[in-house]
Amino acid sequence: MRVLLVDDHTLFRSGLETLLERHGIEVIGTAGNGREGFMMARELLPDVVLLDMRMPEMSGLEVLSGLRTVGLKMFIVMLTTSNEEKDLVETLRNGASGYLLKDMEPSELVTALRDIVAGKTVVAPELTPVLARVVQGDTVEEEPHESTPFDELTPRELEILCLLAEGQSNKVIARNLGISDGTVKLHVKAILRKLDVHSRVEAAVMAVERNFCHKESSGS
Amino acid sequence: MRVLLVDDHTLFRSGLETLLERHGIEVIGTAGNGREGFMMARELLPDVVLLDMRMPEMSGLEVLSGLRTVGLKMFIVMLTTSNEEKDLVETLRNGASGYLLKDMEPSELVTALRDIVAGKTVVAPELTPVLARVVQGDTVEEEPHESTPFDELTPRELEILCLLAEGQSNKVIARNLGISDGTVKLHVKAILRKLDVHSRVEAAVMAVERNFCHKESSGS
DNA sequence: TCCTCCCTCCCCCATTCGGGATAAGCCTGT
DNA sequence: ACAGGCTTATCCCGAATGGGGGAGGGAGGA
Repeated sequence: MRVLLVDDHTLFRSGLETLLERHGIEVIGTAGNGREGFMMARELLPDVVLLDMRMPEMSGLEVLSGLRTVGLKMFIVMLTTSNEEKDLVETLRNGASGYLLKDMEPSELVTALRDIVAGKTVVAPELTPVLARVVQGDTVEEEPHESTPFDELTPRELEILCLLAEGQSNKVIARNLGISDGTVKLHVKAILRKLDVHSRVEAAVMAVERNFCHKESSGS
Repeated sequence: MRVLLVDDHTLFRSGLETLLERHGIEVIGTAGNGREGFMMARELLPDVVLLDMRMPEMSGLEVLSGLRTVGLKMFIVMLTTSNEEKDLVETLRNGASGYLLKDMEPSELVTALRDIVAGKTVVAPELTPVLARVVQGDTVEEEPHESTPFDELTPRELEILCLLAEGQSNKVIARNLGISDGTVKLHVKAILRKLDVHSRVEAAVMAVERNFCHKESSGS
């Protein structure tokens, strides 16, 4: 398998080259920008071209469509970080054999490359939902709720949770809401139970971490 | 030379790891996000930490300042693609030993790393004009710290603050640290005084909001 | 209508927390 | 040798918290 690497980050290119050759994949050339990659692909005629998306001179997408326009049929794989639907769809529409993310295991990449030269089309598993949505026509919009633990909280409890997350004591919360502190205590107990924690600190941290109570922090 | 790699792109990480080890540089660990990198740096105490700037969970800059805040003095190098003045300046102000671009030759990286463990500060040559301009305009102000309220905290207090921010009670913290709960109580009092708050909840929220205590959360 | 859920309030209790003072041991820098 | 900071520990006390129970009113659905 003869591979051409096109990526503007020299370090990434060199590292990937070493990795691939360790797995018995021959890297017959590397290029640091899209234009150079396009030229080398035409001259070297590799089996597979690994393309980055964002590059100077020519983007990966432009290289892809350029190679197809001049009639070259080699396997072309986009290897990028973009998980945007647009990029994925355009890449596949232009006849790429694969769309992979840089955030993948080297061994998986090797496997994917072997699949590709065998004629398969490989898309990063993280993007299959995107792919599915596109196929479904973009209209489904299936509520990615994921069931946060906050769902079970009643409106009043949510309100109290947010005040609690500001560090207010039960008494202060009670005064702010115009109810008795005993009631606040009861709500807090319900919150702790529903969030499955055993202290107000944990509840507060939970709320803050998920950015649930949108307070303006005085942070840097 | 023992090196820790922190980058969210697995492929880049693996490739770089292979490259460095070929040049006789020992990679003692790799991390896929800032939070993980921070924790590994604290545990493994590498000679050099190679950090990406943009990462999930915690940015490279946050990892850098976090490590400095907890008192770790190892060499830290930002290895990124950003050539923005702000990123460069902030990185150096936070006590990094280097700022390098991913678009560099592997051999240059190795040379740079050797210089860094020798105590030098290395900046990508492409960025020296930026550096010069900053110096001309800013007259090199001697205030890298920006005075976060956490500066006043002692190492022990920082440690306790992080446990506190996980919702642990004084007694549990005491057991985890092997000290008496009375002592923990005293530390907590000092923390509250120095952070100018009046409840552990406020202190915990403060720590979490500034992403100071890096616990593994199940958050989305 | 009955039933459930939410919000409100009350009682009890043990534990924890916040704040005060005091001090010994250790290390560092003067 | 000394001062100062950090860590450790002790004592006390009032307030806050966490957990248990019971109870009434109102809104909404079966």
